[in-house]
Amino acid sequence: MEDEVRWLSTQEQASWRAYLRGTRLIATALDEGLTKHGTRLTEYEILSMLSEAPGGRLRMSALAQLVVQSRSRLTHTATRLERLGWVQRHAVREDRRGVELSLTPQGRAVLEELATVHVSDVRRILLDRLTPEEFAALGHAMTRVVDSIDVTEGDC
Amino acid sequence: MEDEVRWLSTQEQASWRAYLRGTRLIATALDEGLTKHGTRLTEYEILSMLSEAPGGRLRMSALAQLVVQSRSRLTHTATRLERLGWVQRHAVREDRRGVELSLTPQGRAVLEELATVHVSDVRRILLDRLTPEEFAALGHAMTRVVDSIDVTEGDC
DNA sequence: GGAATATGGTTGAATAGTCAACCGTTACTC
DNA sequence: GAGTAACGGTTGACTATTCAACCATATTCC
Repeated sequence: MEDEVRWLSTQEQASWRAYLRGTRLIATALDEGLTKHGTRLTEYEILSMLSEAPGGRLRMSALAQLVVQSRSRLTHTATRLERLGWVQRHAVREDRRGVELSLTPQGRAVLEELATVHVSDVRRILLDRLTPEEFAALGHAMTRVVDSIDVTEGDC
Repeated sequence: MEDEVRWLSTQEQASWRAYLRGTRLIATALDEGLTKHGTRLTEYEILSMLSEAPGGRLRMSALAQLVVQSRSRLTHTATRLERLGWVQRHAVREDRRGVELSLTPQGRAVLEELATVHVSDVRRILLDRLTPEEFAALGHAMTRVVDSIDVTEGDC
């Protein structure tokens, strides 16, 4: 029942602004890089997660959580990728409600192509603009946030 | 003509992953907070920029750059906000191509409401999960990226 | 073992965003 | 000062995302 608002200090405000604008700039730039090659970042992430999954497959809902998309959104995107011939749906033996997604050979090939483009974009847009220490600090802070949120989500 | 790809180290990879997932989680959570009150983060940012602009007005293209949206997208969003009665378009005297946007009194009132919600969300989702030092480091890194990108953009 | 509830995924309509073409205005250039 | 290029913003068609309702299967609990 708190109704006093604790506003941000000038410092905090500046950091928050930089965060907001920075993440947008980075997302836009990376997306642009991939769009030239016929994908977007959100799709790339899906392909990438699939390629690293044990067995090369992931349940729809697990994948949705990994890439932070709604199940509905993933359904639509998966359909799109399936039409492109990059991924494939499979029924799950143990749970007949379930669906698993995997890369097709073609999908894997596309991903390998894209990966080289994408990695160099990530370097150019983010890593090369920071010292190793600065980037490590960024990674550290974001890791803390992610871990903390993941825990909190659990007990809703 | 470089064609050897410098992949990310394990450390770098981990940081990058955390960044990607973290930014998504944060964006989703903040958006959810505002959605309950009838807006989304991208709209909120527009209102917020307008409220702080000298004279309470901004040119469409300047605003688009500030919030990192395409001019087209801003046109659509502005139309929506205008229909809600939150913002207003004005012709620009000196440049008859130009359009300026400003908050209506109602828009200002809505923003003040939303701001309290939003600030406490930002604290809950981000600030409270980090030490002041960690958050400062995050802000520092993002500031460096933003500044660096802003410079680069200039000479395209 | 059968009703109630929860989970996993899909659907389709409504909303938001992208993309390329466009129009009016302003700025160069010769 | 006429022609051309650049700028600022909008438009409309297309694509992507959200949202709420839904179906089928699993799980819980009495």
